[in-house]
Amino acid sequence: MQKVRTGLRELKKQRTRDALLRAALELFTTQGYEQTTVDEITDAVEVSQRTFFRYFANKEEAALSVQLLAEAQFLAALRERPPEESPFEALNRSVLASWDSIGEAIEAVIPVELHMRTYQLIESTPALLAAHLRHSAELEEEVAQLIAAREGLDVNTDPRPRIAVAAYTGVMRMTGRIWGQGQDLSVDAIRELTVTYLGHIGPALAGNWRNSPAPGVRGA
Amino acid sequence: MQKVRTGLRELKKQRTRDALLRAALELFTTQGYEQTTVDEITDAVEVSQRTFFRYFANKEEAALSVQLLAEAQFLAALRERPPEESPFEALNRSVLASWDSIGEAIEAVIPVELHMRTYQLIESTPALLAAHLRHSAELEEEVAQLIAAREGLDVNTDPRPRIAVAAYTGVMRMTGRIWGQGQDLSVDAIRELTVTYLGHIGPALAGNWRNSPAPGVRGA
DNA sequence: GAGGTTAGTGTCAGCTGCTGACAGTTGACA
DNA sequence: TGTCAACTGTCAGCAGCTGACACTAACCTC
Repeated sequence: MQKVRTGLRELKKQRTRDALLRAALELFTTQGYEQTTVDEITDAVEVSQRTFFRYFANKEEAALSVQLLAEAQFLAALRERPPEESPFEALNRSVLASWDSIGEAIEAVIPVELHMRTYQLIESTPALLAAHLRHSAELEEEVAQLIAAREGLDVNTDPRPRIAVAAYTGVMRMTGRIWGQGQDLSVDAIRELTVTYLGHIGPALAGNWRNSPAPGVRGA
Repeated sequence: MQKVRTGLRELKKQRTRDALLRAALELFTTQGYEQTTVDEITDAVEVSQRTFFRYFANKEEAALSVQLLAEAQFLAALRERPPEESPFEALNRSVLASWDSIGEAIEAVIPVELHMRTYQLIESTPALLAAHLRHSAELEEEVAQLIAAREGLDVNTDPRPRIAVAAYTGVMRMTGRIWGQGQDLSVDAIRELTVTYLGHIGPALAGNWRNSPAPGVRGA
């Protein structure tokens, strides 16, 4: 992420980008995404509007850029899982690992707490949620390719990797949604939810719910 | 959908809305969504731009409105499934039933062929795909509520309905994506894909792929 | 069937997101 | 030190979208 060319120019560039990002997220999370104009952001950083659009393709991208970082980290984690793990094992461990290391990866750019508030903002802002879901769909395909490769399968001839990953990421997204509706914005909260929902994916798909116990979960 | 107040006023209203919709979809599918301006649409129908925005909240809504109709039909079908069917049985039958009856439901508004082209347009246009995914997420929650009600469960205390539905709709979305990348735009094609992928959801989640046969499916 | 009411439309003015073009400035590097 | 390239600012302009208000045509009542 951070260019190491270490010129004074690169430094300043990084600074303005960070400043823009921080100002944007701060404004978004305090007064709302739609209510915040690009002019307000650039005024806060004292650059021109044109500069904003040189760093971010659009307003959305600013709101989602940290999220992208987190997704990249998840992918990286998945790539490093040992191949003898089963697909779901590898996925589970990657998800949890990326939640655990979220702090170090993000803190360099913005406070984790701001990131969590932004996450919730995304879930509650239709335009941002839409864009986020589209990114997730792209991520899904990459994950499917990875999983298929692990198992020595071809995504185009064997539908199972894509199906499994689609089901899995469906549950992950749902977890994020439920978390966003709740009160507890901490990393621990979403981590816990993740464990709960991913852990129950087996029983949920087994059917026959009426005769088996309902695993407890606190309401939204 | 159609107001039955049968005044001359309502009639004209319906006409302009249909004309706007048809013109919009025709232009979108022939020259692209982003490349089509609202002015072009309103020029084709000979109304003012302002009128367009009285019928559709935004450009997106015009592109997605028929899709919404299809989703409503799926929901209606699901509501009418007999309660003794298992969740997945009810879901499967509803999906297939709504594909079968797509013709009659849509044809009143636009040609089915145009609808299919629009569907593919949505899958291949980032902005539309994003909005579509957001709608799907809303639909997902409704479906989860329905399924939970069928089984006499509460969505907030038993995570299984939401998990199952999330996994299921994840696979459904993936099916739409794969279809959109293919050549065959027919209803039959997507129906067949749906059967294939939904049918393999069990084996896919069972794990242990390396030792079991790969169900054949033709590539994208 | 005249007259008032109301729904639907057009016009206009204006904001916001976003882009291309061009000029100015400042760091990099010989 | 001077040249080049990168980054930024300014300006002009388009497209999406909205509020306000005036106008027209369908509706309803007497």
